[in-house]
Amino acid sequence: MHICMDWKSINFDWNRARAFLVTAEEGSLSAAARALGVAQPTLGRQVDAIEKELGIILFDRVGRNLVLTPTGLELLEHVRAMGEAANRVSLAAFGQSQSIEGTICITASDVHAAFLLPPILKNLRQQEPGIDIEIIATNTTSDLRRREADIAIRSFRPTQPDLIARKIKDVSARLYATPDYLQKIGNPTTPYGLKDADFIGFDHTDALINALNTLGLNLTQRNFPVLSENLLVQWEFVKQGIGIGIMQSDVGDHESVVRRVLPDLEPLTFPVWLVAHRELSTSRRMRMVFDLLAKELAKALA
Amino acid sequence: MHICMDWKSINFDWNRARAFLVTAEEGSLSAAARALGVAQPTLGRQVDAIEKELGIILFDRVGRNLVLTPTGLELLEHVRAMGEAANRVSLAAFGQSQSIEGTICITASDVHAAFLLPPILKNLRQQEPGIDIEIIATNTTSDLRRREADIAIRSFRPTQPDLIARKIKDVSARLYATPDYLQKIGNPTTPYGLKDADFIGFDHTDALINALNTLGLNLTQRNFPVLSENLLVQWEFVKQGIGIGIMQSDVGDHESVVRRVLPDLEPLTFPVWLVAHRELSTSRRMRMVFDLLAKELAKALA
DNA sequence: TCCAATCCATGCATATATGCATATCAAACC
DNA sequence: GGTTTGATATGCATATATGCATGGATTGGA
Repeated sequence: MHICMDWKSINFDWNRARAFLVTAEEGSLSAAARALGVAQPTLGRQVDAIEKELGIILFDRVGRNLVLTPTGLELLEHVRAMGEAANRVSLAAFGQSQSIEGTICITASDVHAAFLLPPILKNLRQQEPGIDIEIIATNTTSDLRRREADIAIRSFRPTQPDLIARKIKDVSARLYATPDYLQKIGNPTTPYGLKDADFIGFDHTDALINALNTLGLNLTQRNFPVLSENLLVQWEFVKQGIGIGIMQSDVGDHESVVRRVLPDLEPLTFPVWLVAHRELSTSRRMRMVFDLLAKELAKALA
Repeated sequence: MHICMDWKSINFDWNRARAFLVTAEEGSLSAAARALGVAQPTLGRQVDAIEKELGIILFDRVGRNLVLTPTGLELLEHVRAMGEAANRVSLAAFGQSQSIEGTICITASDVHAAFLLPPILKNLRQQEPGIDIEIIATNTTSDLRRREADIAIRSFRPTQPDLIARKIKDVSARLYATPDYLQKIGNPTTPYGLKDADFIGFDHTDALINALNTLGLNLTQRNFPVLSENLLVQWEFVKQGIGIGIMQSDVGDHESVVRRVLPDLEPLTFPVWLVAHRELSTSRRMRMVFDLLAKELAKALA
């Protein structure tokens, strides 16, 4: 090391840099303030302060919102790098933390969150009352590397090498509808009988259609007049006789108001993976929750 | 961008991270406080706070000083990355600044600082009173990329691609001593006559010896009983008759108490480069000083 | 063994930053 | 055109962080 290393170049207020980063990424002071959990005037003053401190203009105040100046854009690139490093700091710190107390954030599909997790969480809460649990129920995949969640329950194998993943098992999914609806479309017993049926779909992509057609059906977009990204909403539609929906077998078979469509049709199968960031695997709290989830999920899906 | 990007992982106090970084790099709270220009208790409390905030122990308080824990070492790596990014932020901000007011930090060898810069700085101060100048006179090369200085006067061509360099000219250096000393060693007129002379050296490396020997001398470490990294100190030794020293010709020839040793010996030559960080070239203040330095240096060295 | 130097911790007065409530403003909508 | 909505600024009371002075502890050396 130098006799006297020079730190004046990093001797600006780093929190103000963070304020700038989040404001630029979120697009407004208000949104950034919400995201960071601080008041909007605070963030506004921090951005003003860093502009003064560095002697540059980061945002043009145009109308009711801020737009980045070219200077701001230039700086944003470097501040982003700070943010990514800060993220790694946070990850490493969490991983090193040996305290069992604290929060764990779990993300799962809404179906898993609603039907699978409640009894498991009950166990966990009893066993470790010091651990708080936050559930993010979403069908969009959260980015574990940004630590949007600590543990994810996924239906695909993650590819990033810095994630650790454990396959719990394969689960099956089948088509369900109410007896009323099935009668309305003539109690079909062959795939051909479903050619004009209404299905509840997930989105406009053909992924589900293709999967079902490989099982012998012959569906098109026309068969999916009702869409929802929320699988619980889909399931309510099915239970109320709107149409045919797909659901995990163990959930569908336990729902008395519906029954299988084409009971002998081969089910769809998909895996259940438990995923966490590798850095976090050294955290005692993390391991505790991860291992308990793995054990209980395997039991629940048996 | 996600619907609601999650920033909680970077929502720790970044200034505390900086406090940890500098403390770890400097080795003590006191040194870090000096380096950052804050009080030592402030830094101590910031380090305490980040330990609490992240729930980890960064330093072991052993005796009167701090030593990194393995956890601290692990985190330091990531915090270093934050620091490097912060450094780039600072560089970019400076480069984008169009204000002519402010400070410019120039590093040069002590000889250049003492003999070359004074008249140039006088000009600069007259021409641009709003620009403050800080001179780092050292014979160790400052790291421009860390912004230990804004402009450097160097005697070698920098290799890093993110630096801009302009060669001013080649200058020559010769051997000087007092008439008294030369008489004492028998007024040598050939390289052989210097075989037992005392030279003032820079350090224990053979670089200078090798350079002189290529001119026909035949010196060894024995000829360098007096060493100083400070060339001005060397020069005082020479002027007081301690031995023979090397000095830029234009400085040595204007010093009346010394004269050339072996006047017909071919001089050593080395280039003078003006160097700055590429990011800074867009700064108005920077360009002003850089261009003036280039012009005046060329004139002064003519 | 004592002394001096150097470092970290603590108390307290002060400076700084934050949050809340509110004013102000611009754009979209009826 | 007025109204609503969602944004940025400002005033003020409060919370938080900082600096200074000081105490306590450890190391290295006379």
